[in-house]
Amino acid sequence: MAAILPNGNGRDARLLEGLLSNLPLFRGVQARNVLQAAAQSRSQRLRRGTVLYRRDERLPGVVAVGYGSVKLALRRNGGDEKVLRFVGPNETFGEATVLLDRPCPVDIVALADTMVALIPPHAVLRLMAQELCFARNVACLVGESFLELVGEFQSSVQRNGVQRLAAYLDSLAEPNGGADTWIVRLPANKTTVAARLGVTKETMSRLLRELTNRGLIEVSRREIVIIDRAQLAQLLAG
Amino acid sequence: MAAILPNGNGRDARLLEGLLSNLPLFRGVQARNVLQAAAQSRSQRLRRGTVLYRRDERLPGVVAVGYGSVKLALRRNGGDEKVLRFVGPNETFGEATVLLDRPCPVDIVALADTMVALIPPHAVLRLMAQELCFARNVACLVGESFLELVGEFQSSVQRNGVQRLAAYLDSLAEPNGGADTWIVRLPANKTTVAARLGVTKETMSRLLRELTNRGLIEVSRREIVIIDRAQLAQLLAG
DNA sequence: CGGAATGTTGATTATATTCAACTGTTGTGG
DNA sequence: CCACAACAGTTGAATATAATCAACATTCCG
Repeated sequence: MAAILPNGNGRDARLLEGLLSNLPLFRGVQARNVLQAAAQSRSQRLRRGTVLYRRDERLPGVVAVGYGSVKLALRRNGGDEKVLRFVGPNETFGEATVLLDRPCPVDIVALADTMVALIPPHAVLRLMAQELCFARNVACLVGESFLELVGEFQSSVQRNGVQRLAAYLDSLAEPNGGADTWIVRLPANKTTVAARLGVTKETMSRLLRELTNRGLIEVSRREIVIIDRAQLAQLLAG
Repeated sequence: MAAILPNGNGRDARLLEGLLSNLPLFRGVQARNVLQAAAQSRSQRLRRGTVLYRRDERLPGVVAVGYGSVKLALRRNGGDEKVLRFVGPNETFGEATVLLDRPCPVDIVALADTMVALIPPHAVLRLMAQELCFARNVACLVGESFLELVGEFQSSVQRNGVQRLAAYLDSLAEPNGGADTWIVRLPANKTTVAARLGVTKETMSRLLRELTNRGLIEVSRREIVIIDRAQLAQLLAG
């Protein structure tokens, strides 16, 4: 088994079973049904920069990320884009489009060398008709995406660029070993993170510089040290 | 039965059964389960302008509109708002927040004298655990809301004010008896429609005037006649 | 009729985009 | 390992879009 085809497609049973059984999508689902879904799925390896699907195409099923990451992005006029979501390991997307048999509303691009599993529509729909638990999982995951997006709307509507950046950095902050500071490792390059925040790379650069000048953060490449987290959070209130 | 309480609350069985059984949410669901859900629900009458719920409150269940309409809106800074959705007769909202037991992310306000049914969380969750068809309906409805919202993001990101207005008018256009034109009846006053389009009332006024000056539409109160629909649609492409 | 809500219009301003030039970084093939 | 091309990021100046402020007009209702 474990055949790795030239284009990176495969049906490695172990790999697929391992990946699927760890997904929130399959939490609580009977093992034999997970195995069956895995048997109907296939894996795909993608190089950084690969366009998986374009807007208006049909997804070949629900997509689960094994390792690496992808971005889901809306096209703006002029090659510009707005990133809706980064999808990392053990996350899935495409539940809603598969369920409703709709075209994909976003472009999907690998941000790093990435492995995904493709769970075909018939497998998803069959399982939904078989197991309440799975149907419920689908509903919950779609519901979470929905509420997440409402939150995005909220912040795009009531916060300006600095505030969105501050909120974003705050949400990614992790303890910085020993020091009295926090650290953020951006999940993509600055241009892409800018698109995630809904600004251009130029604006992003200026916003980072502004926070740096105010002494709130220090930037080096993709690493950002939060020097004064309290004051950063303060930006959101005032 | 049919007791109408002073505050407009009630448990009119007929009314609730009639309303619930017509909802997409209950399509295909066994009649006895619909009746049971109706028996656990209550109706509520609201005067125009009533605030049903505010952001961060818990919804008392899934809300179904019987007659009238409500708006779901995000608060901006300074009393301003962004309307995410108008909800009219036989439509529901709140599935995601009930399913995930999350606070309501929007303010909900009656736009006219309105009757709603409230289907409490335990009724919804019980039914989801009982009937696959219902669970599937919930997933589909949440999925539709989600894709709808992605579409909103798309248009807010890649279209300017005029284009959003043009697309909106186009989406509401109905044949104008006899004449070679189309007619739109706005679902709310202009200030509220402006908030739905993500602009201020001042900008909305200017946009309407612009389209009027170009001879594409004629506005009188809430009624808008589309004189040149082709050219209106043209705005979206160019 | 009269007051409140809604809508219009003009002037000014804030926010971020666009354009353009330049610098720094990365990864690849010779 | 270096050279170099492609990509990523920075900076400044000019610009676009719609928001905000302020004053006024209109419509809606009780």
